Amino acid sequence: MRGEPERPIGTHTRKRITISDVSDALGLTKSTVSRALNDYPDISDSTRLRVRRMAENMGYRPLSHAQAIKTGLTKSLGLVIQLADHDSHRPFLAEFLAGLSQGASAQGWTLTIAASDSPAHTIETMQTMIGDRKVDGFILPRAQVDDERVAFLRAAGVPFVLFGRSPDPTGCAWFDVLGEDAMRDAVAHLAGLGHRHIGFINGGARYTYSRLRHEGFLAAMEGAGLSFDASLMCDEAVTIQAGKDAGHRILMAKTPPTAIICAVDMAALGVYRAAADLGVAIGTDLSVISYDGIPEGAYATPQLSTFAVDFTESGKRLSTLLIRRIRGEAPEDLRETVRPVFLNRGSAGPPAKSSRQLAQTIARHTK
Amino acid sequence: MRGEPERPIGTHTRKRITISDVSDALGLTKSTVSRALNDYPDISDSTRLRVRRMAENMGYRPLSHAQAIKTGLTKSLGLVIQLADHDSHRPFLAEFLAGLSQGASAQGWTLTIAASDSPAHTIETMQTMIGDRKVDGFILPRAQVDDERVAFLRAAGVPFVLFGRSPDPTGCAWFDVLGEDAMRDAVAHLAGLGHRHIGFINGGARYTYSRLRHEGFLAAMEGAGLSFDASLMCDEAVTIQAGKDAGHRILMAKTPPTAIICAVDMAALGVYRAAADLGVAIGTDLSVISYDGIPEGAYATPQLSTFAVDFTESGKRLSTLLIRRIRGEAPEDLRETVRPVFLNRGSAGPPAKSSRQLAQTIARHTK
DNA sequence: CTCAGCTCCGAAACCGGTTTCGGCAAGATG
DNA sequence: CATCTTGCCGAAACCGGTTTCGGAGCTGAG
Repeated sequence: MRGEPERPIGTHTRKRITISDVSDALGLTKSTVSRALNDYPDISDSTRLRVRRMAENMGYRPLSHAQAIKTGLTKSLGLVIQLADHDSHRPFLAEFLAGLSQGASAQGWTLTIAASDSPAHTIETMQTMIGDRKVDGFILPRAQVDDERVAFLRAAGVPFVLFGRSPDPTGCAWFDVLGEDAMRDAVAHLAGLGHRHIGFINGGARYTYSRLRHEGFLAAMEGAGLSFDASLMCDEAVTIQAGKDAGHRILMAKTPPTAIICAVDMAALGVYRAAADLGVAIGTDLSVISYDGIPEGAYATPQLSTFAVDFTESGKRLSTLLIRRIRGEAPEDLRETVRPVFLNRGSAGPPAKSSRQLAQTIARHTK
Repeated sequence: MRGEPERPIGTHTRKRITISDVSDALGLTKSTVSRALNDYPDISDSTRLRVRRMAENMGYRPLSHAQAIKTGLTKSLGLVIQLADHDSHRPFLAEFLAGLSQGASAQGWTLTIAASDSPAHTIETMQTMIGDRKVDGFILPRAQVDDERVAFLRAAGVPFVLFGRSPDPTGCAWFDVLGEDAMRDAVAHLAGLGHRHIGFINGGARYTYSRLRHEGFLAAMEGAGLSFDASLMCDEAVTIQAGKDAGHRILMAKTPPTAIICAVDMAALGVYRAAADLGVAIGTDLSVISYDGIPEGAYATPQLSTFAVDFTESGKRLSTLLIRRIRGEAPEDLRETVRPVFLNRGSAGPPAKSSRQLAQTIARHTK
């Protein structure tokens, strides 16, 4: 028989040590201890050190919600995941969250998340989260060209950091991977292998990455002296199905490309299927280079050559930036970018057939 | 030029209305208002109503961290995602999180998450989260047979709810989907179609679902009067690769099964590949029924017949249960289960070949 | 009419921190 | 040597709630 008094669950046995416990042990007042721990200038170094040591020894940890009541800061980062655009970001979600959480907890912050099923709901959710002081700022994944979230947070004066860049950088801090560099390198790589006709399958136009990758592609094509054929380009392909459709259409062009660059891995996997349907061998008949580095790419045959994004690292950087933003640093000083890493695997090689030969192969196969 | 005083970011313009604002407006004291809102019995109904209305009108929302300081409750649910077992649960993560967040926010609670890379790190993370009062309890996904998390939280007296069941139910609340029923129904379905030789590919033995599904399978086989062949069973298949290997081994048996039941969709997709390698047609030569309902199953050809789990709903139920647990209800009263839904698609049909014919097909194809 | 009992609310302490203000003592200045 | 700083810390208010305690006013029994 348990003789414990029926206390509400969650009331723990070991009593917390409070700031008063520390101050009593030192013969100081709690105000002094507080200022010492918070690096106020009017505390002598010797006292500061003494307090630090004692707090450490006693295992004192300030209660964040007790500080929040006065400071207004919860030490918590907010993330609202939008279910609508799931297909595109789902594969990385776990790594991304892990990165965010690592970056946050490294500084004693936490990650509070919510989900929404529409843009309007996202705004609403952010509003109550910030209204209830559940979070001090937001991470905004998937930066969009015309981003309601940015408009809202900017107007409300709430700190945020974008994953991706923004056409109107006012007040925006961000972290991003240079997709345009990837597209550029992809073109250069393919041109170096001897490809002259290169197709391009882009992602959703409402995301800012889309325009950037497009520009990167075009610039590199021009730089390599290659002509650009509008019939070899498609948009809005972020799923396997959409990639398959796009691949199909592009391969059925009069002069099909010997290589296709995809802005998104998922689309590339769709191109694999379209190629299979048309009797086109990936890596020889048709080279494919893409972007994201999803794990499924390694399981495809041939393995997908792609520019990999480190989502864990991205998450870590983002939460670090957001914390700095919340602490008052200017958004202009909080913009970081990084280059993706090219995984040169099996899906890109020298063209085995000319464009004309490829067209014949396809024609034979579809008749 | 903006004339705004440089105030620390995140300090918002609109001032909050506090409990004192409400009490002043009513000519009451804040203690009365507090008790009225918290349903104390010593407040008259008329006053309670008056307070309720006024609070509503003024848009008063208590600050959860201000209450936390006295009540000890943060109104936040904790979730630690383990990166180790990613392959199995990653596809559902977004839906699961959405469900959790919905269930929590419906009651004004939030969801705080962290990631860990090892079981030890998980415990450690939970310890600091609860130690810093960041959360009031935990959701434990992927219940294991010998679950360190359960042992820890039980000892610490911290509320938790399992996703999955536990061999030692002491102090455990849970929500689970009845995988054993699914396996049972799968066997009955296949037996009804005329299958006599049925293989079984199970998931990770350290998870509690594994034993349950195994038992369900065996019971149904016995119930249908079908003999059980140990060479047609495999364990520990939770990835496509492992499923492929298992499928390969089972199909190479002397008397290959005309149907295979998989405890996990990923394994079933692996079986698809093994079958393709061996010249076996899914849905006719070999029927496959599996479990989870991952979206990829709908893209496979033929579409995977599977028992689908509603992860959004599961998450919602879990957070609701955890909140009730935190509020003091007994774990015994907080155990819910639900049946999965069978998606009868294209991967299971009457056997087109006998086991012997199938063996010959395979032999021809591998010589 | 008196007094016990009940209903209902105000007063004040409290939770665990932060922050403002003021004052004492030591050192610098004239 | 008197005065002005300066460095450093204590006292107390404060943040936005919750909870305990006590007492005023009304009711009903004796």
